[in-house]
Amino acid sequence: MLNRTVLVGRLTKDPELRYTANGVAVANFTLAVNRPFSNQQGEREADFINCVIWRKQAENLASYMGKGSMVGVDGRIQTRSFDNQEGKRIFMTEVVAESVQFLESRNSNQGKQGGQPGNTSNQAQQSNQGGYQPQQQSQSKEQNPFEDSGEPVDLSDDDLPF
Amino acid sequence: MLNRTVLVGRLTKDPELRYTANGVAVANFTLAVNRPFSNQQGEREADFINCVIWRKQAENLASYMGKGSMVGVDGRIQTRSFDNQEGKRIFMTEVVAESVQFLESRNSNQGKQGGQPGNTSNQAQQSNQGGYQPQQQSQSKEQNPFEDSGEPVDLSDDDLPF
Amino acid sequence: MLNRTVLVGRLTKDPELRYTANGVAVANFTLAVNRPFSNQQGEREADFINCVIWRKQAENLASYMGKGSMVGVDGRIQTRSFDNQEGKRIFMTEVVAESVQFLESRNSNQGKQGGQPGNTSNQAQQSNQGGYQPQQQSQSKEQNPFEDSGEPVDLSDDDLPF
Amino acid sequence: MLNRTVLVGRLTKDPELRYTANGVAVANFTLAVNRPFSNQQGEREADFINCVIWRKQAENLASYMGKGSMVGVDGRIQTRSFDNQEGKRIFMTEVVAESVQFLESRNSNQGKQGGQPGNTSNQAQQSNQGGYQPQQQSQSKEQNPFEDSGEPVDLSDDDLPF
DNA sequence: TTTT
DNA sequence: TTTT
Repeated sequence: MLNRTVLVGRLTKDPELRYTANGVAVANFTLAVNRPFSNQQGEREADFINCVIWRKQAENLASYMGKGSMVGVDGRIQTRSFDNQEGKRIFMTEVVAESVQFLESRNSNQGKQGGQPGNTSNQAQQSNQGGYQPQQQSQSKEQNPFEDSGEPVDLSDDDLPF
Repeated sequence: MLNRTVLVGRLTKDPELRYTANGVAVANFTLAVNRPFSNQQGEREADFINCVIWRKQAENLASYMGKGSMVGVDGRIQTRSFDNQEGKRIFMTEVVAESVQFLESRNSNQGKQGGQPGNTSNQAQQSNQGGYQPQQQSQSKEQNPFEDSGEPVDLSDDDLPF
Repeated sequence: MLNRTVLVGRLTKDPELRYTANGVAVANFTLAVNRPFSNQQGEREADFINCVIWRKQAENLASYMGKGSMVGVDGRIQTRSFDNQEGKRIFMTEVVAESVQFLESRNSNQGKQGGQPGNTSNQAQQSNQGGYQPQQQSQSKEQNPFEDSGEPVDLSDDDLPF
Repeated sequence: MLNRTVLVGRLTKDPELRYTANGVAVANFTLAVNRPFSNQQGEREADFINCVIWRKQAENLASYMGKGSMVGVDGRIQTRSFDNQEGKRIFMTEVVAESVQFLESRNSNQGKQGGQPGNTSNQAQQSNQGGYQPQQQSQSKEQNPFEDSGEPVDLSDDDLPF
């Protein structure tokens, strides 16, 4: 049945890259999507939409996009439930991204940050359809060896969409 | 920013019609949308997607569609948070339907059920874009005078999308 | 780059099934999609949108859906140009359907038409996500041995989208 | 009936702004949307999709976006036919943009170009939902006094979508 | 060249 | 008639 979502928004944090027990990459991220209208107090609000992306695209997203980056997402809405630590069943709704487009990196207006952009060619061919030239990750991120470490954690592939 | 969702699915229950303190109609409903692929056990699963619809279209939906009806929805994803009875902040994600299309009523294959379809013309002009001829609601629903009573309840219009 | 189209409409004619020189199935069809508003003369108009679909889904569409059938389409807009018989360059725009959903067969309200529905199981599993039970094709179609004959014609696979 | 299209692409030319006899603004533009896959010669192709936008948003687009600018479009596919100068009936398909998002101006990486950005506030509030800070138009455009002159031409509002 |  |  038809289930299609298209979003353009900004990452609220750096994407969280994990690996399933079978070594499949998954990244979770939240997109802040500004609403096209103001509320009754005249303020512009945003929706904070949870997204997941799998495999190569998960790795590319984690490599090139970070907090504040603007991305486009084309995917499907998925719901799932799990029991939390208090034994309560939690229902969650998220968008499974089938493709992402990198629209603007976090620091695209801050000038180059050095680094060797050579290894971006693969990414550029795979998902950088917007012609955007990705930059190296910010220093603060590289300095923290525990963030997005990419080490296998205990995650099931049950949610693998294909 | 771009935020667009299109769904086709079936109502898991009769829509819940309410009115805000200002008399604005709102209907909540959940769509079961079958996934296009099978899981690792070879079963077809579904996503259960919460939706809201406002005003005239809310009333039409509640009048003509019920549990099992198939509808198409064109809208936006919205997130909001509220504190539940235990004082815990709950985040929820739902689709605000900007338009609905009635694709198949619950009982469309059960033959006519009598009733006076006269007042459907307005609806047909407003949102029955599929040419579908809506039928009267099922008897069981008409028998329960408390279901979807339509009486004003205490609801804020803060979430009114326009 | 993002390019996503979702449509629900009715086939203006039976789909035209062809095969490329390499034996790949393609079906062309036009969807009449009624507009949600009336024009200045108070009439409801429709858009007539050309679509293509490839491979197994092309064959399923041609087998189960015909003139007047209602389908949902999820796909991308594609443009191409070719030189017509007068040597003039013609530009055309069409929707490449990545998936179709069968919403209502042409004769779904006319009762069964006999036939052996046994071979529909494969289709039902593959793309009949709406739970719709497809019927056999109408007699007039079966009587015309030249219509949608399915014989290989001279068509290039250049336009194959994947 | 459902008819929804979302695109992200680049303007192939400056938008063409016109006014109907009643003074309603319309802008036509073509979006080059790169395909996510390569053809059999290994080249990346693009689709060139004709779009129309009405009223205030037409004027904003013409003011702030030009050849090469990247925009997001949320709209519907529309088809229409007219008789060309040789008396032949021509069918055309285009996307009626209901909203546009300005993603990147033509010269966003070339530094400021002077000019008085004061009058952009209205636009920023109305449709610049991406937080992008629009720049003044390029000089070459300002030098040509006949381009996009904005003078009323003979155009009917028959195609006004709402 | 258009569907209900 | 096409954009980066």
